[in-house]
Amino acid sequence: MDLKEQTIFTEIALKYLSEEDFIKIEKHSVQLKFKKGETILKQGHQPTHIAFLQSGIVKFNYSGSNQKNTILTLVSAPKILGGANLFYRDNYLFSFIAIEDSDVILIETNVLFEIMKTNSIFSMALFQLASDMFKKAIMNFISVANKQKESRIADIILYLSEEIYCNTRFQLSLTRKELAEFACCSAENVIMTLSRWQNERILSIFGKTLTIIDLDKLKYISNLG
Amino acid sequence: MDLKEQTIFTEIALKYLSEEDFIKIEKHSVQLKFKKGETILKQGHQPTHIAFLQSGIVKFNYSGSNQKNTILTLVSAPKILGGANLFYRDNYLFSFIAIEDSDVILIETNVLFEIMKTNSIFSMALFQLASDMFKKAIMNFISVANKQKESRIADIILYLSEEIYCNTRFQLSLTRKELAEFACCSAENVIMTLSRWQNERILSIFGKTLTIIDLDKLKYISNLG
DNA sequence: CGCGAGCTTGACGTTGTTCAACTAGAGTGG
DNA sequence: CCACTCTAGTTGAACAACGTCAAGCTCGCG
Repeated sequence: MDLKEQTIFTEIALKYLSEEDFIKIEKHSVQLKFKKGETILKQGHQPTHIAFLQSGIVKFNYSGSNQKNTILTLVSAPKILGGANLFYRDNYLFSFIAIEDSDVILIETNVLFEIMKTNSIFSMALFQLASDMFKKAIMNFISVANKQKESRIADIILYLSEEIYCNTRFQLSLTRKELAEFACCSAENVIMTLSRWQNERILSIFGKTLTIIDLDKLKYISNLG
Repeated sequence: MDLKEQTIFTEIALKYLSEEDFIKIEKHSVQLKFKKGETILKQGHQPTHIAFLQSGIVKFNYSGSNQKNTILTLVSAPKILGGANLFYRDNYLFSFIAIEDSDVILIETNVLFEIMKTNSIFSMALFQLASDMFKKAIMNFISVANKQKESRIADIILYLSEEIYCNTRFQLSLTRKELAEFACCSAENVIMTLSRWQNERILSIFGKTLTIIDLDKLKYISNLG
């Protein structure tokens, strides 16, 4: 792997790391391609690696005892995954699962830690990246805690449009069931809401292509609470 | 204020900071006492300070547009507050409100940042402390997302017992309404559940004193989901 | 062509919220 | 010392929101 050809992590690494540390990380890391649906880091495993998402989209999935999943949040590249384990030595609390083909660099945790200990600007940059995911998960928590299902589904569509796909028209790579896991409601509820919104000409769905027609109305619904 | 007489933050500071930096922080910080109900850091304000909770208990409160509150989590000393703002320059996303009389050291953010930039072991220790709160909030999110109200109320009672008061008998400093804000349900629901548990001899409440009688049953209810 | 996963729909039952009325205790002022 | 008020807590009934279930549909793929 040639780290120098990569984006985000490389950018920070090039900016703040010595040639020596850079090479050290290169030696103790591996770049992998994950297909849609593949698990990058698995809930319950030991935190041997930190993952940098170079391209693609990943869900931050918690799998409960009653085989119910919850999607805490969704992130698109460039991001750092396994942020929780930058701070804890706990086993992974969640799984990171690719929902679109993704490129990931896995770096051995202990090597990265050694370098972070000697370079605080570098570590602060990483922490800032890592905590982004926490923040997003907590914003989703607030949405779940305070809003009715319909507003929450609106929140999710808006989130996908604004922060993941950066367009009012996008290829929806989540199934209805996954949307439901994200919104913390039943799949039927998602389906009914989306169908109604199609009738009301708030959005349209052809195959996997979702187009937001009436953005203002969607925002209005989101704010209803 | 004499920083050296304090606990947690001082412990880290003494361990990792030079005499010079220690004094610098002392100059740019202030120790305050907050009474029950007082706001330590207010949602929406600029993040001018980082707070260290030396003693007391604090709720991590989000205030929604529809004047509905959510308690994301609760922490007891020693902890670092305002963790989100160790990473972001955003305004505070939440309020930190004392639910029992608390001692807090407020340190100017920019001064602390300067020192963190030059001392990575120190910053890593702080990050670890700060992210504790995130982790707890996310665990609560998972509970909210996956469980029915009754299990969640059980979770909260267990959490208070195990992590906040460290006893099966404790003085409940939260009102029923606050318990409801924590469990994300209505106050009536909390009341009914607690009443029923009293009848079933799972716990007892006299005035503000709550005693868990049947811990196993409470854990069983929590696991039902 | 047939299979299966994902999607859709409506009926039904459960969970949890809202509302309204009531009680108890704490604080206030005459 | 007694109203008065205010807040927290309590209860039950009516209602809305949401999940579950069961059946049928569609589309892509072997």
